[in-house]
Amino acid sequence: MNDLALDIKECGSCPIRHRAVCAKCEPDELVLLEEMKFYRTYDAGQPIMWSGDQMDFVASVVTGIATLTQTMEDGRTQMVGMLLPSDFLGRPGRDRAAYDVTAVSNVQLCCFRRKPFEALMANTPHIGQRLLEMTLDELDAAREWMLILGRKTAREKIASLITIIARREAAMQQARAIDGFGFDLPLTREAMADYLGLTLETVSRQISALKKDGVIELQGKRRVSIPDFEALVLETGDDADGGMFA
Amino acid sequence: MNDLALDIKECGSCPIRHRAVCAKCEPDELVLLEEMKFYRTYDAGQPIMWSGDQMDFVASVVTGIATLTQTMEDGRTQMVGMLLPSDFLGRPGRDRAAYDVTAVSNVQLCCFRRKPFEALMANTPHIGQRLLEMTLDELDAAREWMLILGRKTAREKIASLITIIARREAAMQQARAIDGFGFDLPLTREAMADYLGLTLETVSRQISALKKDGVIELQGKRRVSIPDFEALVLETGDDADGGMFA
DNA sequence: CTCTCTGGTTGATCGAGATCAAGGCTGGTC
DNA sequence: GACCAGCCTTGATCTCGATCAACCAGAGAG
Repeated sequence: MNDLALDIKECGSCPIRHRAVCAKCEPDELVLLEEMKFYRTYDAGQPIMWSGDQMDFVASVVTGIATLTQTMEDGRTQMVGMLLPSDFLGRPGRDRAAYDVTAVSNVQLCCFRRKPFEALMANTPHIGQRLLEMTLDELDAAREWMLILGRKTAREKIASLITIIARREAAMQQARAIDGFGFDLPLTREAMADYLGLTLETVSRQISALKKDGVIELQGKRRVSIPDFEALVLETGDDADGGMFA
Repeated sequence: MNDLALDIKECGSCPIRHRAVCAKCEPDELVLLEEMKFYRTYDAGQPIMWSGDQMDFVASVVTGIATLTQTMEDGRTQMVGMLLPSDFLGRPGRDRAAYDVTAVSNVQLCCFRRKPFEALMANTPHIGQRLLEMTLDELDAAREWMLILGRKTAREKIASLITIIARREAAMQQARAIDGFGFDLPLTREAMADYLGLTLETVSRQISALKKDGVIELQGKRRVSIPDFEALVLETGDDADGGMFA
């Protein structure tokens, strides 16, 4: 989060990222962005687009959470990305969606028609630079995720996911310490299973096990708090610094 | 592979990617690149760098294959990337390696000192644009890989890996058809296991099984040929278009 | 209030792949 | 030649997580 293009920044009644472009944009670029933007909203659970769909816009997430998933012929699915506020959706230069995109919570997108956006990008280098930064962060996250998928046990996977969510949540709420910190899991058990390459039964069992062992505390099904963050990180199998969600 | 920055292009005695920058660079940028470049070579099996190492250069692979791997405390490892000729190593703006990098075959790198390279990038937008393209391709490959790691059976994983290698090899050799096409596996059984999140025993068994079932043919331990590419793709569980290795 | 639907939990069983273990093949060195 | 070290294969057994199945809890809707 800084003052470069495509970051969210509160700006009057329009709390969307492209406003932040203003800081470095020439006035006429700002006008272009204003002219080409439009909003779309999706309810929780709604599909946003399917893999292979024509995509005439790129977008930035204003509020809510969306997931990218891949599906095999026989229905097996794997989540391959999570879009949080300020994340970018769509690949400049590609007109087809590569993944299924689904709104997990209510989602608002700030959309830009693709062609004009690409044109603007071509002569506004800092937009591309910012996009490169974001993409490199996503790549790092994907690689952390690959270690989780390929080599961790079910218990370690759950611990890793909760750690990632806790870190993110704590950062968003500017919590001082994570110990004792409470938050809601944004994902259903099934979505967690899709994230981790498990079944929802195994997810449920491992969450119960972590609760029984005192590593996490549960209020209801979704609300989690972490009595001792260090103990949770230990369960991930990582060495102290652990997984990120860049 | 096109004429943009950072692609390999044969250019006299210097077959390295940055030569291709010339096509779009101003002469003085070319001079800068020439001045800051140097080469390094690594023997097969040699470590190129360890996660956390200080990295004072970025580099482009000239020849050979290198892998990026992550290692857990207890020694479990997961391959998270493969670098082929023309691929880029290092993240502009970061001075620490994020992964263990290992030469799988003999590797030659064309290196640029990081600081001057970053400076050059800042006022040569098409280098950043090209880097963005390459990073997006890597991200797509990583996501394909996540589906393999999370949801595929051992047999499907092996079939997917062989498919990826066959496609790449066929493209490099400009083969007309992949049916009947022969090539060498560049990886040991252990490296394949690290790639796929399996053990080397399982890799060996599944390769034997695919051979017994006539999906692949083996001459020796490394040389593979594919009698019917369609049959192999069927084994991957993908729908026809399948995995890529961008 | 009950009915029903969605999301979650828990139990019993099964099987794919890990683990442990014993060779085999090939290329190098003395 | 004999020896050795890497890399690979194959077998026996075990275990973790998938699968199949039953049940539970809360939130609407009627």
